[in-house]
Formats: sequence, C-alpha cells, structure tokens
Amino acid sequence: MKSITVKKGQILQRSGELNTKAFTVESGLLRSYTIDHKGKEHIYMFASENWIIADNCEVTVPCDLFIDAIEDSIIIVTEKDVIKQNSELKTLFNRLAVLQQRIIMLMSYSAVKRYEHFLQTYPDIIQRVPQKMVASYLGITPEALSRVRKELSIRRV
Amino acid sequence: MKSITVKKGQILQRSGELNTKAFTVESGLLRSYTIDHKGKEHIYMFASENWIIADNCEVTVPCDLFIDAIEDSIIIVTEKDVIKQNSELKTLFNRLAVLQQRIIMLMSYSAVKRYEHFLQTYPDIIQRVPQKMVASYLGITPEALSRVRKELSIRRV
DNA sequence: ATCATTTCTTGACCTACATCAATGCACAGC
DNA sequence: GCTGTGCATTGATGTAGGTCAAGAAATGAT
Repeated sequence: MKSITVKKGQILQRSGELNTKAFTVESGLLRSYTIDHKGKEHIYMFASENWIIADNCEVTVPCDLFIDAIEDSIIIVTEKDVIKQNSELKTLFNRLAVLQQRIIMLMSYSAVKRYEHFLQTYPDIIQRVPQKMVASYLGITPEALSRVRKELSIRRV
Repeated sequence: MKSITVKKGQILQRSGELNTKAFTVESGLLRSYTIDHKGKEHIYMFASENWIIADNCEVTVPCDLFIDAIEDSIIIVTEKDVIKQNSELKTLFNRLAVLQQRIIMLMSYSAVKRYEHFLQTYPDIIQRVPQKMVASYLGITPEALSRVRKELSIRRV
C-alpha cells in the first residue's frame, strides 16, 4: 500500500499518457479534467477524502484526463488492473468509460461534433431509431439535429 | 433465468417507482430516459443486443428513469441486488449513479439548477475550490456562474 | 389505396449562455 | 507596507441552439 504526498498544483496524470493507476485520496483534494481544442479546462470530477479518482479508459489506450492536486494531499496509489480479474467489474468499468466520454462531450463539444461522434460510435443505432431520439440522446432538439445533418451534408458535397 | 418478450412501445419501468430489476437485451432495442419539468424526454441510454440497461439508483430509492422498448424485444430480467454482496461492485455502482445524475443534469437542467444541485450535493467542495472550478465542473463559464450567484442572492433577499 | 399519425424539415424569431474587455479585489511574496 | 498575479464581477455584444409554427414526407392502420 504505497502512499505519496503531493503539493497543491502537482500533476499526477496527463491526458495522452498511458495510465494504469488509480488514486485514493487519504487527505486533501484532487481533480480530474480535460482540456478542449480551445485550451479550456472542463472538470470531470473532484475527489476529496476517501474518494477514488482515475481515468476510466482502457489500460492499453492513452487516457483523456489530467489529474492534479487542488490542495496538498496524501494519496494512495494502486494499480487499476485489479479489475481485470473479475468480468463483472470489467463490464462496469467499460460502462464508466462510456459515461465519462459522454459527460466530457456534453460539457465541451458542439452539437455537430457530438453527432459525428455518435455516428462513429453507434452506426447501427442510427438505422434503428427515429432521428428525434438521437437528438434527445445528444441533448439537442430534433430541429437542431435536422440542421446539423443538413450542414454536414452540404459540407460533404 | 427469466426471459420476457415485450412489444415496441411497452414500458418496463417508470420514473418514481421503486425498482430492483436490471434488463439484459437478448434481441431488440430498449431505451432509458427521463422526462423533465416541461415534459421533454431526455434519452440516457440505448441498449441493443447483449447490453444491460437499468437505473443506477439505490434500490431503496425511487428511480429517475423510464425504460421502454423501441423495437419488439426479448429481455432477460435479473435482480440488481446481486451487486450488494460485493463491496467493490457496490462502490462502482454508486459511481454510476453519480454519473447518471450528472448526465441528466447536463442534458436537462439550466445553469441555475445545476448550481443549486451542486450546492446541496457538495457543500464542502464549494468551500475548498475557486469559483471558476465549480463553473468548469458545471459546464459553464466563470462569468456565467458569477451571474447565477448574483441572481440567486437577489432572489433570496 | 386511403387516411391518420408521427416524424422531419424549414423559416422567423428568441434566449441562455459565451466571449471580450475593463475594473475591482484579495492574498502571496518580497 | 507595496506590488504582482490570479480571481471575481460587471457591462456590452455575439451566437449556438431553443421555441414556435407550418408544411412535406414517411410510416402505420384499416
């Protein structure tokens, strides 16, 4: 059980790195966040005493989140691969990864980008549900989605 | 292993009900969604073949989500309380519940309501982080949060 | 095939929040 | 005690996406 102390402002994990750690806060306060294409930060999560904070991404894939200390903190570092052993845990972890993606998108992507991402991620679902439900999933109105699609089809010509 | 068939449009679970079931899609397509104060639907999740869909709320608490069938479907119904036995699973489930809440809020609440919810849910965090980080968590700008707070303080007089 | 219902599109207009810029404020470092 | 640097506030203006309404197109029921 390895515990480390970190100073306010210290970065524990960077977006784009491969990462296999999870951080449990013993004292202090951490945050995880993304930085969008304009350089703006979007906080995904705060973690104070007894919270676990980690990027829910696949261990083999560069992660999306930065994690840093908002206060001087004492942190227990563990390996995320404990999860791998249990298939139920694994399923839940995948689900967390999906939700994480979704939250980041709702906070930082435009309607157009959210739709493009949906197209790529769920090409099958698109065929099977009315457009207004896709809109509802993306957090926009059917009218707005109609205009997004129009714009994309024009761009593509 | 109980499996049921449902017709397109059939509702499996209603918001406000106590609920202890999870639904695994054998064939067909389900969705979960909320209905906001204006009567507008916000889809939280689609579930096609082999996906599990459920409200991630506490078993003892009325759930937030409706679940219904978008296509005629065959569904395996299981009890959610399998989870209770394993404390790791339980932790993850709580986390899912938090993320679910967050997604619903980002899709359907105004900045004011999101802030009020944050105040209630994380009163301690508010004391410990600069306002601009709260804004970043809520998905709005620091300027917007400043105005939200101003409005609320005026209302309160 | 016909009619009813739901969905999609389009236009005109509106609003919540973003952006930009200026000013005031607080506290950390010297 | 100053002074710099980051944070909060406020005002002016911009804009993505919402709302409302009307018509077109698709889908379903008989």
